[in-house]
Amino acid sequence: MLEILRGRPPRERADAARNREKVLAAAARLFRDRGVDNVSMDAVAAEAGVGKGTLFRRFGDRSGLAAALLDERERELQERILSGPPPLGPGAPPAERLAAFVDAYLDYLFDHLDLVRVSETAAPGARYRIGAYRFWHRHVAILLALARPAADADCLAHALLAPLGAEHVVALRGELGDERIREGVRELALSVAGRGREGAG
Amino acid sequence: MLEILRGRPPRERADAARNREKVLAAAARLFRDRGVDNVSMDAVAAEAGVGKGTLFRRFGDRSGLAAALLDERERELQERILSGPPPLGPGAPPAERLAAFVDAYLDYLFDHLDLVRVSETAAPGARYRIGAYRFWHRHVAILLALARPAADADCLAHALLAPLGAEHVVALRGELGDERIREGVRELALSVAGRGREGAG
DNA sequence: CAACTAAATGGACTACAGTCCGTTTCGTGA
DNA sequence: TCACGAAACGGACTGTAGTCCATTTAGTTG
Repeated sequence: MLEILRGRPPRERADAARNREKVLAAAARLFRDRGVDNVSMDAVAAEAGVGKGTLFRRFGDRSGLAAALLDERERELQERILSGPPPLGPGAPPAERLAAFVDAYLDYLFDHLDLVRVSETAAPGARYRIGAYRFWHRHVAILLALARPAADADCLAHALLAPLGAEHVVALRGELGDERIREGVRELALSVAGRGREGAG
Repeated sequence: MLEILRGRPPRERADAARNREKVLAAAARLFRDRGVDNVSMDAVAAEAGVGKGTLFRRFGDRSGLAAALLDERERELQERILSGPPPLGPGAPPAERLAAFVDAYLDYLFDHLDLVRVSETAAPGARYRIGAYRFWHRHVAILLALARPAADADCLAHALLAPLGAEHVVALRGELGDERIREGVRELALSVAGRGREGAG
């Protein structure tokens, strides 16, 4: 029923849906038990009782599989941004919403760091092609445009998202620790948003 | 990389030095002729007339080979920063030096984008382990500490370097173009440096 | 110059991501 | 119920990064 309402022209065949669930469950189990980096695609296919071809046909590549596993969590955060309470949701001033986004995104990131890293780095340029990145970018760009009407918001939004890349955070977590990373990106966001008051240059 | 060239107690054997040169020459030739992304490590070894084991023993991995090829160019930029004319070299106010660094680094990056991308991404976390990254980070951190004494300069410096990552630039070059990327990062740098006057928060 | 040792060598080997394609299964329309 | 085309399947196959180790070689010492 639900699939019918999410109108997609070519409906998913029953065996395909069953296998997709089997793969997602197997991957979640293996990633949890052995750690994301110690699980090969062959292992996922074997654990799911599915051929390699099926696995790759369904998810494209390793980063696609990771993205599929993150989908629900991502969507939850997106909902809170679109229609949750301020300052993360609508209603607060742009700079405050920006800071709240950085905080909330880092909560999400720290909780799923290895998986997000795979979803962003397993294929070249994967991060920027994923739908989720487009969402974060659009959100940040809109807020920046409100806070700094004269600036190139699209470009600054990409630059602000760069230090939120999983690879960056993984590499610096040991040196800086979670809280300094959080404060640093927050500070960067507030600086570029004109500290919430300045307006355009 | 620096360790290899700086005097180490055990001197490099003659055959090792000869093979290193053969490999670097072969890699430069193949990368130029076929494009960095179309050259495998096997191809480099074959072109150099050297075994695979030798290639990896000398350069560690694919990103190490790329880093070795970039070494000279990197050093040239480092020299200009340490002792060249202002605003890139010493003498200009911190925010101006920061903007000059962004410009000069992007010149270097746009000129060698594919090779830098390999040096940063061929191995996980490679970017942050390379000696060059440490240099850029230290330079930016020192300038930020001068411009914003109360801020966490080390952390902000990492965040400012994030949008200068080759992967980021490669992914956005098509969407934004070189000049918007340049202006965006420059703007970010000036914002976080307090636009050159503000001082600490 | 010969013996000796630590370093260097090279190519077979492993592990893994991703592709290809002959075979099987699903859903449909008669 | 059956027949049939489209979609999905699975596992053999390919290409590549990186490892391992038996063999070779450079440099040193007497």
